[in-house]
Amino acid sequence: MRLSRKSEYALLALVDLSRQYGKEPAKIMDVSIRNDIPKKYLEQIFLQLKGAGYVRSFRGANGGYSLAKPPEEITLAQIIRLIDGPLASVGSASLYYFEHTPIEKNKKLLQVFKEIRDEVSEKLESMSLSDFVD
Amino acid sequence: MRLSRKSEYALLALVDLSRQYGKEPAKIMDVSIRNDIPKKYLEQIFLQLKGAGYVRSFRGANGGYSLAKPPEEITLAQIIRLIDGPLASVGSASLYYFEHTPIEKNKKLLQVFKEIRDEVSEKLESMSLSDFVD
DNA sequence: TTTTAAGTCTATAAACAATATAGACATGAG
DNA sequence: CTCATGTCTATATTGTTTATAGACTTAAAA
Repeated sequence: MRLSRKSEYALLALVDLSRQYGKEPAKIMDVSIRNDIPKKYLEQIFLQLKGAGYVRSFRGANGGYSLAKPPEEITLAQIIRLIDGPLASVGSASLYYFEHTPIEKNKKLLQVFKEIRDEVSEKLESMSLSDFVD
Repeated sequence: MRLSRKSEYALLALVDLSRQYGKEPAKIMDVSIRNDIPKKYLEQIFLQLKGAGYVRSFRGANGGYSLAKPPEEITLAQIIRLIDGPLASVGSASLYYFEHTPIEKNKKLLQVFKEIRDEVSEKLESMSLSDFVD
């Protein structure tokens, strides 16, 4: 489970939105500056998060983005799965994104990576955005 | 820690060599066929493993590859670090391959990925090739 | 009603990594 | 000598990542 830079940006941006949950929407430009994320890239990330229902947008002047749900209800696992796909180290150890890979030939080897997937999933599913607002 | 196909091949090939540790060296061709690994790709993988001291080679007719150490002394972590690099999900949570990444801006977030790295490292460092010989 | 500050959408560029494939060469057993 | 093996380096192919660009739409406020 290697995290892309895009996932890192997405998590930072969502934690930023969490800080003003219930208040005014945040502008892309402001989130971009506060977290040092390239603005045009952040636009794409927010669009993707919006498509998946994690944020809502408001157009026009005074527009911006807000979380679509309380920070407690958005987990790290959900965001990383959305942006990067499988949490498992190998496709054949993945539940949500299973695919055949060579390592299946050795069942004990495969089992190790399934156990790692279980530990990682459990941890990332147990942590929500609310855990990262200072 | 996403495993590349190359790492999967390397692990399968090394377990194969483990099965005949102490016996005749194994030919690339045979390892290739037994594990369904492209032969020319496997050549490169063995060269890399040899460079790192995990296998020894014998040239000429009756040549081939053998483990350079007992299977108990080669861990999954060593091989994966050699082929794929960091075990950590983000560069800034890596000990062996540290680099700055955006997620450092949120220390609690970074801490989660350090904890995951610790769990994963511990597991992969505790498992050696001998654990996978049937 | 016009202006302007916002989000939307789609294309594409640049760099890099993953996954091989190719072929000329070196070595050593028989 | 021959031939089965490993060695070395180059290159091809494809996909992914990380953006950047620009024309378009929307809505608040003057």
